[in-house]
Amino acid sequence: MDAAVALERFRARLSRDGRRTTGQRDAIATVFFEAGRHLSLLDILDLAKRISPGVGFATVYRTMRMLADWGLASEHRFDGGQTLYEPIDADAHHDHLICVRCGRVVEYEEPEVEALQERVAARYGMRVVSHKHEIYGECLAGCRPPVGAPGLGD
Amino acid sequence: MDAAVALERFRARLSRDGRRTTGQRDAIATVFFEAGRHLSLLDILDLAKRISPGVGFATVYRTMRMLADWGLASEHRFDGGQTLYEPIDADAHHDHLICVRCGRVVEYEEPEVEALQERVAARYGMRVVSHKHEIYGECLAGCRPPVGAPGLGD
DNA sequence: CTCGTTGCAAACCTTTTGCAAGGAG
DNA sequence: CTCCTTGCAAAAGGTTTGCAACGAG
Repeated sequence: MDAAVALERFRARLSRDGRRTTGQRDAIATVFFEAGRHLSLLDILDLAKRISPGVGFATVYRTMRMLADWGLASEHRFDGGQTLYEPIDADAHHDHLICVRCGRVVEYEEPEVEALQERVAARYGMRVVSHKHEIYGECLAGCRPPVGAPGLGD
Repeated sequence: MDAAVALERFRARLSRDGRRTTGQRDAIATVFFEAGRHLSLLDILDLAKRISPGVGFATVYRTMRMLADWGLASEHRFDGGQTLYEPIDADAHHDHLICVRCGRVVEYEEPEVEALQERVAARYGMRVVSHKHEIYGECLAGCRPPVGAPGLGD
């Protein structure tokens, strides 16, 4: 739904910058904006291949880098291996709760934290550019260790 | 100062676990506990070599891993390359303010954040194991890009 | 046609690990 | 002596990049 909007924004920016719209980029941006969860480069590669079989890893890498640079995607490196990507919602900033057992990621908004950090930064003579608040914990219910491939919305 | 205490704690744990006290481990733990700033494995290797020239990277790696497992060191992966290590002060938990320009790391304590996150986690049915609150910003004064400054690069 | 884009494979960087020689207990 | 440790070098695991062929405009 506003995956479509995001995709359009991406295309617009491409042409505005004199860069080209290609099947690969469309495929990558599409699966990314429609996924509804945090994706690694390999996740995205997998999904994109279903639409555009020939896509290569490097293209996914470069496209996601571009999306991140343009403020359309954010990169997260939670504890553990790879970088995960997530569409940026211009309206609301959110942070993450990560289960250390099953890896589930839950998003939450907490305005108080945002306010608090402004005060902390000011106290140390700094201007806030961004922040990261990650709470690592354990699901009290419904926690199951990571089994096979991360369950995609398929 | 209580670098000595920490070192002793480390030695005690070693013998308690039937592991051996060696010159390398002492050198590594010593420079680490005395540094007073965040160190990368290479920083530690460098410093340790001044005391015990033959130390190898693998030993630093394994020793720091051990310290982290034993709760004597914490590992941080701020935005950018390598993992940085810092002694854990059992008394107080703190978080970090990181300058995106010069890489300076300032520590701060903010009890309110701690309290807040318990509430957030509970709201989503999770029990907090640990957390990370990193504020990225820009120094308003005294900020100089990383030049020959020891240690912190980007 | 032109010049941005792509896939492949190699380069990189940091973190891990296998192994035979070395050393603490 | 016995095993834990060590340093070396190679393996891993992920991210970046060089390059010649490709293809959008």
